[in-house]
Amino acid sequence: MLQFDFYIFAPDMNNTRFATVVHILTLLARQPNRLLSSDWIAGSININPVIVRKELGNLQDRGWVISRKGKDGGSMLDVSPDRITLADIYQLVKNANILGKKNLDTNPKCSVGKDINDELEALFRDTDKLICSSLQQKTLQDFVKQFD
Amino acid sequence: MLQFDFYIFAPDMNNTRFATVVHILTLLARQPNRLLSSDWIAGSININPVIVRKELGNLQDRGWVISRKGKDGGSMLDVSPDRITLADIYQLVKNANILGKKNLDTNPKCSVGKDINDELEALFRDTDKLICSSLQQKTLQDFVKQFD
DNA sequence: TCATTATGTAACAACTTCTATTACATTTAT
DNA sequence: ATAAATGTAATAGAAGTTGTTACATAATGA
Repeated sequence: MLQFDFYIFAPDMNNTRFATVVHILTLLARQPNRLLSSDWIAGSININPVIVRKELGNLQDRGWVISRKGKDGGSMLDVSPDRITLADIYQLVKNANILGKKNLDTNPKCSVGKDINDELEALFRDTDKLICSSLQQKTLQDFVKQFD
Repeated sequence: MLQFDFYIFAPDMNNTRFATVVHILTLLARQPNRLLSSDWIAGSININPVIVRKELGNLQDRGWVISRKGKDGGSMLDVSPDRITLADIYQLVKNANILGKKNLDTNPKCSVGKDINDELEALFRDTDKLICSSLQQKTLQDFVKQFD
């Protein structure tokens, strides 16, 4: 039945990952150069610490966070909050498997079925671009500033 | 653990409903005043006819489509395609349970946990508004015109 | 060195939503 | 009556996220 991932409504996007990651980054940004434990972070969000560690792993892969194991270990930001935009975060949590799910089973004998995927893809791409250009103007620092 | 539905990435939004509904409406718009059967429509999208009938039911509830049972029955548009915007369609497939899933379990003893839901909600709402204002400028007729 | 504390992961269950399918009642035209 | 279509319920399957347990690994400090 489907065709292209609807970029805006990415099927791999769940309802909490963006919020969770923003929450984590906000906590880290507010205590720069201080190692926060995943348990402490999880306590603020009220979720399981393993989830936090998974997301921290993603943030490390992205180069935004460094962690230290062992006693007195934890995680901290390795990038200035004004260099992380909400578009970056959006991309991070959405990029899991954004492509690879095209469903080309629409009927090629039907003039609509044959071409609709091209039209939809253009629409999805435009809409995605619109969101990103908006989110790109908002940095993590801007977001964190709201809590002062 | 979460808090607010991320309006942009609405959890009740799947990867195919928007595309499916657009496909259905496109077929109906191209053959005005003609009753198309759910089987025929399903054949173009290559999905199960029951899914099509469910969506047609939603479109009837919305007042856009009328159907007739029995032999030679089927569905057709009851509204001019230039009066249906893509924002309307977006709202239709997204409105299932857009609210009602707030999770206020973030830690109120944490200054971030206490206030982040307000900030996120504002962000989600703004982003949602941006999408809608963009999609509102595109009608079903515009979309269908591309297939000529 | 050893106990403690923390990250890093793997594995699996629970939950949700959408999609597919089967089945059948109802309606309408011929 | 029969055929063809919608309307809908019920159930299973697929996919993704979240929760949880378990344990290996690493680092600190007494």
